[in-house]
Amino acid sequence: MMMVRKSKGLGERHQKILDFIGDYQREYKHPPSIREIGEHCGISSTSVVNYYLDQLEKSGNIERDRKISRGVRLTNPALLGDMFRVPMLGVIQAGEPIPVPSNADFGAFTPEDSVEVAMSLMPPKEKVRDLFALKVQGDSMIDAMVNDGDIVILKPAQEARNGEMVAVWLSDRNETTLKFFFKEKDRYRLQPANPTMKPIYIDKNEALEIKGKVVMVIRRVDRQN
Amino acid sequence: MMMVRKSKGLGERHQKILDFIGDYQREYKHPPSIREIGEHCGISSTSVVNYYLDQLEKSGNIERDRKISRGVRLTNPALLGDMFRVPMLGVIQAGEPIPVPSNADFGAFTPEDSVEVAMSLMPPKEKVRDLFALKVQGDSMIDAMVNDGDIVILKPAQEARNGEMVAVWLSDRNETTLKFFFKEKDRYRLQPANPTMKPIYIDKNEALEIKGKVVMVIRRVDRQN
DNA sequence: CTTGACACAGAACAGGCGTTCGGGTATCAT
DNA sequence: ATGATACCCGAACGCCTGTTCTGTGTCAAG
Repeated sequence: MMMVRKSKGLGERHQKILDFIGDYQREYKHPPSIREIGEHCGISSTSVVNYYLDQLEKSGNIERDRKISRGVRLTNPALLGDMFRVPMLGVIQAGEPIPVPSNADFGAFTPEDSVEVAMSLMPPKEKVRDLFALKVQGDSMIDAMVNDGDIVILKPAQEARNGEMVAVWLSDRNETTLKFFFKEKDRYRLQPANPTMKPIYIDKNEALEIKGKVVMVIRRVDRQN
Repeated sequence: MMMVRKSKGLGERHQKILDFIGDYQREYKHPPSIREIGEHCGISSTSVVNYYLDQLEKSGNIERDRKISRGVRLTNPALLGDMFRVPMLGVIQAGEPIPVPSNADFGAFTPEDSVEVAMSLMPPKEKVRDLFALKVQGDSMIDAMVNDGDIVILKPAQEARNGEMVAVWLSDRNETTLKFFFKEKDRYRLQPANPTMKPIYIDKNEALEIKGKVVMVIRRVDRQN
């Protein structure tokens, strides 16, 4: 019989168990039992499951409440429940183009570099998978009612419909900006969210690259104390 | 022995059990057992707990996975997991005082009138219990970088320290406003979040009622499509 | 007063479930 | 070869837990 040895890190079975615990918890709202883990991961003995759980606990991937039924939980906070995690790819500021998500960014990103958002705050049909977040740096987005330190959640997009708020890169001006997008006869109108401010107009032969649509803005007002 | 009868709705014990399940789940990340519920709710017999759980299941407050350990969960979506629900008490706008939370507002509020926020977005020590949310109506908060339709999450407060963002009611001016609060020699300085705008000064003998501290602002940009 | 729903206690039963122990089999360095 | 190490099995022990059954006291309706 072949067995793959992994001297370091998580083996295939570790990962399978981790995934199963998450899936199970998401579905049944309570953790699986050792025997259930065994069944669904192709492990016939409870002692082997226990063996792996011990390792996962030592490596910090799970926590266990010993002696009590279904006392396993993922330490890695949440993909659980009704929230999802959006990767924080970097900063957005007027003078620089925004980071654009690549495939490598998804799947593996640390909890520290991400934002958790409740499902209930999202539009129902939104594809959660490829959303990404950027932290606003500087005061250059104030005309979009977005402050220094705010978190902007975006959906990747190259096009937009009228009235949608987009992140655009104006290469002629070397500028990133957040504006409401309107396509007019021979130009684009970029309308600030602040109703007291006037729109800017971009001629159609000028370069205008839409990078994404703004889905949500989050401002945490707790930086002092 | 006295016993309170409730012909309709949830009795005191039902509520206690419901609360306990929520608290327990939040703390241990898995549901309590029947015996644990009994101990913490002053019920000595498991059959009585089961008796109440049956009722709570029939009334739709919980779901049960029969025959398996710790198979109870609140149907009422979430106070579970790593998020919490903040009651939406009303609107905030310049011309009117803000709704202030009363005890009656907490405990029972519908999912529709509430906002769910991930724990990870909150300051660690924040008391989640008495936070409340208001929907911004109109463009009167633009100097606080808060837009029409934004959701403001507040913590009740009568006082504030310098640099905190507060919701204040200026009864002399008949005005509600969101500003950064600074106490100066003989006056209060209320600083707009928008750095391009100038502060307003309130004399100390003028009426200034702090209603709450702003903890978070959420803007959903998904209203069209 | 009887009856029956209701709220509760206690005990007992049967599985569920975590734990532990003795025993296997590969792979690999010594 | 030999031990060390990692991986795995099955069984048994014993507490954990949900379920169920019997019984008790209260209270309101008939």
